Amino acid sequence: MVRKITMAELARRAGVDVSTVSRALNGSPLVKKPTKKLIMELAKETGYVVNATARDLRKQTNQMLGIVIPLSSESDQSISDPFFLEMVGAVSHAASEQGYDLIISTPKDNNQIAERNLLLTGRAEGLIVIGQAGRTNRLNEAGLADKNIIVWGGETGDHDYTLVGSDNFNGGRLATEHLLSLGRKRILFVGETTLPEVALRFEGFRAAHNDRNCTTDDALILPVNFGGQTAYDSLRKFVASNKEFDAIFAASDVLAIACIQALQSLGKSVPKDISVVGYDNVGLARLTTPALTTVDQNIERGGKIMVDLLIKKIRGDSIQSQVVETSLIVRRSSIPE
Amino acid sequence: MVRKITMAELARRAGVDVSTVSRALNGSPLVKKPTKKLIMELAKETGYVVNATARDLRKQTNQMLGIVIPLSSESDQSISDPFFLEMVGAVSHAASEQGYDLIISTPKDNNQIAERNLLLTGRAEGLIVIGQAGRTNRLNEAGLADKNIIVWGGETGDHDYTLVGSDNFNGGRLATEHLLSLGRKRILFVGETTLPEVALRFEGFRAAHNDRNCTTDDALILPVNFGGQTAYDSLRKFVASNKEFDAIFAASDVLAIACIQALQSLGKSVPKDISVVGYDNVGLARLTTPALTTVDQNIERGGKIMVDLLIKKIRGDSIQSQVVETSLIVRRSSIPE
DNA sequence: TTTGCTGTTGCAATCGTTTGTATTTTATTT
DNA sequence: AAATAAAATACAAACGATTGCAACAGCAAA
Repeated sequence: MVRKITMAELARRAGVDVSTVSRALNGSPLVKKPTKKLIMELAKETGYVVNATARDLRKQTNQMLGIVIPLSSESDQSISDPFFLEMVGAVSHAASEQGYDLIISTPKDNNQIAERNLLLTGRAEGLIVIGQAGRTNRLNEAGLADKNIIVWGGETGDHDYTLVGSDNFNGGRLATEHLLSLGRKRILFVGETTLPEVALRFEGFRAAHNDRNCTTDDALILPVNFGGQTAYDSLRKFVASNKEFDAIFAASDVLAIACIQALQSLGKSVPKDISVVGYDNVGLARLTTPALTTVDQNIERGGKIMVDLLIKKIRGDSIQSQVVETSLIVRRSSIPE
Repeated sequence: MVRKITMAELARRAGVDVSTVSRALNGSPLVKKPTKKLIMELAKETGYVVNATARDLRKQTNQMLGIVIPLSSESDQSISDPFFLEMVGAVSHAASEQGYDLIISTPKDNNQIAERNLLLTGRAEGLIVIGQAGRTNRLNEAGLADKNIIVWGGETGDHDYTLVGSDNFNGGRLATEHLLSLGRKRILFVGETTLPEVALRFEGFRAAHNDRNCTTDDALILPVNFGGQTAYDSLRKFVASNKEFDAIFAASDVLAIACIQALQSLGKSVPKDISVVGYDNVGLARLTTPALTTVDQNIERGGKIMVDLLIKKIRGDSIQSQVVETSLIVRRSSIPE
């Protein structure tokens, strides 16, 4: 490997001090025009590029954000869940628009390490954490809550960190209302209600029933984590148990799609026999057959909000938790004709 | 913000020199047990964490890889294409297994800048570039080809960089053979044959025809870029033109799914009327209705190969371009009963 | 010619580590 | 107890930039 050229080398060649080179390269008005030009040319000629590490050390800053996706084994959700990936894409977009680069970290259950590493070592100036992954107090305990961190997730009431998330309660309510208004009576809730976000969606589910003086049946809860395969198997088993239901509200699109698959595999028609509504509105929801009715988490917007908030925080402004509006996207999977 | 504690501060409190602190924290055998213990405790107590930037500068290394996804406007492919996102996930996984963090960069058409920034400034020790995005010689021109770079893409013959990619020719051949063996006669090729990867798949497509002494019909090419919506519209228009065909081989899963949608919207049945085969085997291919027959790019494996190669290169070993085997995943979308 | 500007440049400290070498302390041997 | 070896620690120089301040040039005014 060719030894990389440094500023000192450039200075030597130009016959000036490194400070002059530095100023020239940074467009300082302190440098005379011809000198500046000479240095610029020399830099281009030699292919000089500033050493980011050195600059960062001196300036005590680096335009870096971190995103960590803690995949707890309990949620069984994987990095390949389109929701995560789309969120990474959205955050990446937003960050690059603000001139920040993004470090992505996907630890596997070894709790705080990733957050600590990225943030405290100063590799990133701020951190975005996607999902509480069932360990709500992890950040509190790590003493990281007051740092430059934004968490995407569901409101739990007992956190110290800044939280951004969709309006899970309202989302659940909208979806359920939709199904009830379609004349569906017995709606199966598919999702792990111990996870904060899912719990809120479930509350919205109940609220919608109450609004219409409908009752919910505790037998109509299928507690599955975020893994698609588990949902598929569980639902088939559930159907075999002959409990009656005419609609499904699933806590994620992946879950919903798995449910549709399971139903179709048993000869049931969606949406004729059973209406299905999902949650997230990932890109592929539009592409399933039938296209999936779902609650839009507005991933692109959520990512942007998180990045903007985080950068504000980094700059020293005070910021507040924020809720991203959700809306129902009605497609074919719920409409029985 | 609380001033961050430094090694010097720690040394002061422990009453030793910073060099001793450094060695203690790094587990050097040069420091006495009790001293080490004292320093460790002090570090834990004060929440000290090493400053990564300083360490990187001194050690002339940082455990960082970069991944850049150049989204040329011509390909109309976006970061939200599940293939890209899954690749990011796979690379992230592989990198973290090797103790590397990953910087993700998604420039929008401003060519070399991202590569230069990441690699030459030393922010990343190596770079993975996903897709040549139609600008095959970009890297060659940027004089980056001999650097620590791995490109994911299709073999073009005239590149200087290390290339990893699926066996596009064989993939195209496999898919086509499958359709022909099913008795399909007029297969529509959907994809932009000017892109290197697609061109190779198309060659495989022709080769399979030749193998069976079938002819290909140039009218049966639908040149669409990677955008799903365009494919949907184009195919509907194509069908309206009444050219006869009984199968589709699409250059990506997103394209294939869009085609299925378009066909269904026109009342055609997949796979009864028309067999469809995709390319990529993204996660959602299994979840469509009917499930998608597709060529497996083996994304997880490809990502791992790239990371492993790249790290070898960084270590100074010499490496070579590599082809990832492809295989056909047969699902329902192609089998007419 | 001297004084005083203004505009350029150089000097040197600094950011927070790591690491080769010198120096001190402790243990071992005679 | 003195000499010597071994173990533990301190010193100081890097790494490659940025930046406050001092120094020096050239030029105009006195």
